[in-house]
Amino acid sequence: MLTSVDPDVIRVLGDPLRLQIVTLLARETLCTTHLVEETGARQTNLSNHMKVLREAGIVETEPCGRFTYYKLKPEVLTGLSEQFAELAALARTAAENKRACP
Amino acid sequence: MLTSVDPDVIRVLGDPLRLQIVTLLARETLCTTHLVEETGARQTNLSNHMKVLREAGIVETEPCGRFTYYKLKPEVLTGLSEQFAELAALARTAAENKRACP
DNA sequence: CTGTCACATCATCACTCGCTGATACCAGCC
DNA sequence: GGCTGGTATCAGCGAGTGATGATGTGACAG
Repeated sequence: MLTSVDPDVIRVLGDPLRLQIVTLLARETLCTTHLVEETGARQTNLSNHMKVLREAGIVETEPCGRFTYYKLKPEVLTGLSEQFAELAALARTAAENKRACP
Repeated sequence: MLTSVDPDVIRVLGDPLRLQIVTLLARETLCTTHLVEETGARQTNLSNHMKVLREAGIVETEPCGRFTYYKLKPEVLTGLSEQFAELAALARTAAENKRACP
């Protein structure tokens, strides 16, 4: 048991725009054009963020003619959920587990 | 149904040092001195991060003489876990929920 | 083959944000 | 009261990073 959250994934999701993208992709599988409309960001900007999400293993690409569809990898979110649940369980028992003053 | 993760909390946890602090605090309730030893960071630096964590509502302070103990608020982690679980469930059904090419 | 559209990559700018040192504050001990 | 140790606050610096414009690539339509 590691009981620690993957810092890379959290770091990637720390950006508000990327978190918005992930939230959108949780509902629908979208391509870049859709994301540009939804977020209001420039295509270049989005492409950069999608690259970060891709390299972090959070999304998958699926070419469809000239379009590129992005879809979430649910197991990443599931993993995060479990890791946070584990931490929360630990924290609930750690309240009295207080280290002595030095 | 909100089905979106609180951006502020994620943003705060996006910093590697802060995530390490949270992981440490999940096991024990510690004061600044302990955290300095565990992380190797300077006191000033830690104090800054603790302020951020405090303002984000992730930790609580408990004065004990000259020392200040920090403890996690488990409900924050629980909330995160649930939000990610919700997103994961959505994402699992969204694979075929593909918006048409424009 | 040529033009257009969707998307990715690259280089650059600008700005945020984390780290640091100096300093102030507060509680306990002499 | 004066001193010491633990902690918080402040100002400044510098590296990391998000946003932008120009450009490259690949696919479809004509």
